[in-house]
Amino acid sequence: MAATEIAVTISDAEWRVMRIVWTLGQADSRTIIDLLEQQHDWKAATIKTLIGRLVKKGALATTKDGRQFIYTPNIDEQTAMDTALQTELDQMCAMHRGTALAHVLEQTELSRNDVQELLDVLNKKLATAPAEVACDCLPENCERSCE
Amino acid sequence: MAATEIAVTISDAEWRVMRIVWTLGQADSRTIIDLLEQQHDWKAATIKTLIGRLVKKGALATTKDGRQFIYTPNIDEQTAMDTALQTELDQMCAMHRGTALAHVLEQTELSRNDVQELLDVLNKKLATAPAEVACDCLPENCERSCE
DNA sequence: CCCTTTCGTTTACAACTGTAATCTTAATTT
DNA sequence: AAATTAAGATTACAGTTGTAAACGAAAGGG
Repeated sequence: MAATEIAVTISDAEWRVMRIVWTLGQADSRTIIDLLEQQHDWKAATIKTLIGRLVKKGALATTKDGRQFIYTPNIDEQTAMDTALQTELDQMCAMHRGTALAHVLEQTELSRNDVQELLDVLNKKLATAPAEVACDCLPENCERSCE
Repeated sequence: MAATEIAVTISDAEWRVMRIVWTLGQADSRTIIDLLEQQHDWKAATIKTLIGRLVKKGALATTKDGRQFIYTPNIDEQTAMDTALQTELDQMCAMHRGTALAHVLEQTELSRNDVQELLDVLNKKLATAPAEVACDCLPENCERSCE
């Protein structure tokens, strides 16, 4: 029954809300609003809108608690992150993805464990890595290639 | 004078157009339309709109060639890729970025050179990598932490 | 010189986003 | 009980995006 965690699309502003709820595990609107008002120049009404949209999209679940709601994540944070990143990368030229990832890795702060995790993945790939990955920007039959 | 390559935002559909032009180096609308019609279910009019928007945004430059235009990229492909990926990653929890990158690396086809390039970056980072990267989803003063 | 094709521009239109005010209703306070 | 506050729902509104038709001008074919 694979949790109906179909591809919910979360907008940039909505990500901010999700991050709060993911981090706290659950939260009522007051908490979410208080925290976000500290991070952004958003009015309470704006945050309420975002929460509402996330509920409608199915990214947040609600549990009635007396007069108000408790919001909980309905989708997994790591999964959402992986998917968003993968989707972004997949729309770019296959030939340059590796370099893009290298550049991003370089700019990203990583813990020793992260680095180790990444090294492991790469070492495992080394064995079967192809000599090169072709550009996939043009239609199949087109023999043009990128430089 | 650093090419006025300020942050142009390219939408998903527009990326498809840019990829064609990046790959060919330059192209007239006929070429772009022909190639994209093979990859997508887009009408010529749709592609024209996308080209028009990219020109207006400054992502494509035009050179008059008789009656029509020759379009050339006004922004660098690799830079655009790096930036888009970085921007996406930066809006996610710092603590989980490493894992997200590992998952994406795993799914991405990489050439031997790519893998090597990535290994180099990581090995260089290993020395100074912190024991851990803290979650940055909550406001500063908030001592809550993710698990 | 007309007809047709082609190219770029203008207009269209709904969905999604960022940003927020207002309204309803229930709860809290005096 | 009356007044105030808080929570969620409704409405707003402009800009971006996906998707495309229509239009005007120029070029090419007869």
